[in-house]
Amino acid sequence: MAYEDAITALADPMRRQIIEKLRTGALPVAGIADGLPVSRPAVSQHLRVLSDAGLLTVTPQGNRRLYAIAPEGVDDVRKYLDTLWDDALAAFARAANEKAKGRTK
Amino acid sequence: MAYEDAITALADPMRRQIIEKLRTGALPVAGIADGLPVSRPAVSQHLRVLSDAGLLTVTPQGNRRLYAIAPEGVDDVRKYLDTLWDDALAAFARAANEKAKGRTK
DNA sequence: ACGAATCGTAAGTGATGACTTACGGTAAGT
DNA sequence: ACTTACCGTAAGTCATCACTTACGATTCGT
Repeated sequence: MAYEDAITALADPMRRQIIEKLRTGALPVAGIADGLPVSRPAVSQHLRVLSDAGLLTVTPQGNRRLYAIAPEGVDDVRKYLDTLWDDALAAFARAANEKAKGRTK
Repeated sequence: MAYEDAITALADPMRRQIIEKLRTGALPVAGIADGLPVSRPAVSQHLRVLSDAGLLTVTPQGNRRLYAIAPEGVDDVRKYLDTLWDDALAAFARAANEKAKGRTK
């Protein structure tokens, strides 16, 4: 039931851009906001959404807060798409069979 | 460059519900709209979005139009999440190593 | 040929959300 | 202790989008 929030969170381009900056490892808020065309509070709000969706982990470290991608949250969406892909392929194959049968009539 | 549109399309709950109805196979618009709490034109608009995102295929059949899930479109999003998952795991492992090294200091 | 069915599109409305500036709170440095 | 740095939250604005009703086009049945 968690993958819905994760997909919704990943739908925003700015949030995907944030995710991209975290691919190589954890970063503090200022490090994430650096280079992005929006204000730092805006980044904080996005980080909140991503965290609530289970896509990010937060580890307070002294003055700052380190954000990192949560592999488990990504995996939830992954598994949903896997089952969807399986079903889509099965339905596709079945439709192809039906069509072939009709053609030979 | 296509997975972005696909994720955006999948972000809407009603569109995910439509996808669910197509898991078992293709359906005409009326068949999709049946049981859904929105009007048929609303469903048509969602189908348009999903098609443009590459997640659905349309096959006009006489009077009606059959919509089905496009496995290829789903696979695009799948592959994006796979690479994201890989990077997240690698970053996580590296951070764990850093922490362990610090702990033994 | 005519009526019914199936579907897409246009126009308009309401709600959601992404962004800004302003402010408060906590930790580090001197 | 006082200042500085880092960060989250509140309030308000503006654009986007999901939905509705109304309409037009195409295809099937009689």
